[in-house]
Amino acid sequence: MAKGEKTKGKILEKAAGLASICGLEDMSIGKLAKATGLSKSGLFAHFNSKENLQTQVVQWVAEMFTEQVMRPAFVEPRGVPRIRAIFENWKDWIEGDSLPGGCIMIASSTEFDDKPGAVRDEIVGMMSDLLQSLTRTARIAIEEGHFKADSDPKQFAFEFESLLHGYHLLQRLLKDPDARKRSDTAFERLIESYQADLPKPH
Amino acid sequence: MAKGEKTKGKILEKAAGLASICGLEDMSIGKLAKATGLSKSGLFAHFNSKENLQTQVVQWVAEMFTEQVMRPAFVEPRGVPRIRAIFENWKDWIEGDSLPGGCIMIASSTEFDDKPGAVRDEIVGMMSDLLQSLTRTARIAIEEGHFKADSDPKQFAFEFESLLHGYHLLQRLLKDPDARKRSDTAFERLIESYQADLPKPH
DNA sequence: GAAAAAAACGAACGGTCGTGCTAAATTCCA
DNA sequence: TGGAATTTAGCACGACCGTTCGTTTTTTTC
Repeated sequence: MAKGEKTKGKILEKAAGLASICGLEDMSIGKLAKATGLSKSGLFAHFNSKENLQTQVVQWVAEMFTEQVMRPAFVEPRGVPRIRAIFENWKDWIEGDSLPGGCIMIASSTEFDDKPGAVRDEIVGMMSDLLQSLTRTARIAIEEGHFKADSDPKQFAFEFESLLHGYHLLQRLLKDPDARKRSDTAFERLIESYQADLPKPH
Repeated sequence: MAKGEKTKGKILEKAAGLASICGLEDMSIGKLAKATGLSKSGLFAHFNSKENLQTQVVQWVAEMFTEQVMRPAFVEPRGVPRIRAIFENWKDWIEGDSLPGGCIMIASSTEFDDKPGAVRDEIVGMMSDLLQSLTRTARIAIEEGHFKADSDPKQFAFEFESLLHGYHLLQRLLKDPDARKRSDTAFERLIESYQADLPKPH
């Protein structure tokens, strides 16, 4: 069962790119077949419904996000440096280095927030995990003494995530040349407000 | 030409509700006809293309947003109270008091950020105007002495907007019961960091 | 209340949608 | 290398898509 998984992977890659541009719902099996060079039914056989295709695209994207945004940041030192790395990687990710249409996680969050079903459930799981990861990273910053001891890590995760959504708006919709600057400034202010007071010289 | 405009208004109202749930693209003329009780061709005659329908929905929503979020806030005193009112009204708006599917402005921003055309242009205009309004409101807060004199009003607008996007995520996708609390906390922190130092007692 | 104008309808168009089915091609394993 | 298993293609289906057109109904105007 080698060939099957191989082509399935290629399909998912194309599918993610397509969905990042036109949305998970508007990504049709016909378009995707054309993009991959497969026949519609041949492609369909890999997933047995569009819903399956969509959920697997979400899973694939989540893995890719982990790979490209989160994992590289974990070579950075615990605490603020790691958080800063996630922020930088995520901005790159949004700019479309991997997906031509930007961050599907953010896009599909608003696309499916009112469409109950397996796809929505998958997206909810993905975003919950993401927020949990961010929360953990903030908790580490507290442990390392970078953040104030009474900081609320979930609160930090929320504000961090919000900033990236804002960056997504400025960068991808408004194509604001100051998008980076704006989000960077906000990020520094965010970090600063959570930062522990400078340690007293002993 | 009275009747025509009347029904057109009712169509746009239904359309906005439908689009808020399933997206501007996935809102089909057939669905909308069913929802309004009109025939497909009868409805179509009011707009002469789907693109026209979509752009007019966007315009209609923008007006409604102004009416329900911005305008009521302008009875509040200039400066921070007014900003606070916008924040509260916007949260209510996102929760779906007006549109069943939440804030179309936020949803369509990610739906159309990679789809060139008239609809995208309309959305860009709408969001630019919105950010400009927020910027103006922040500038007023500076004039009133509520915000530090060297505050960057555009920067404030960005961070304010970001917060609402974050609230949208928590409230509508994750259905986090703490969504309000999280965004309120962040808002207070945001305001505080822009706030002018307390005036010296004279 | 009749004539003119506006609005809504019904049917049909070529396309595409998601999804089955069967047959052909390909890959895998003994 | 041959047979089994897997993967792909071809074709067809009913449904819905956006759009057009001619007709009918409703509204407006004189």
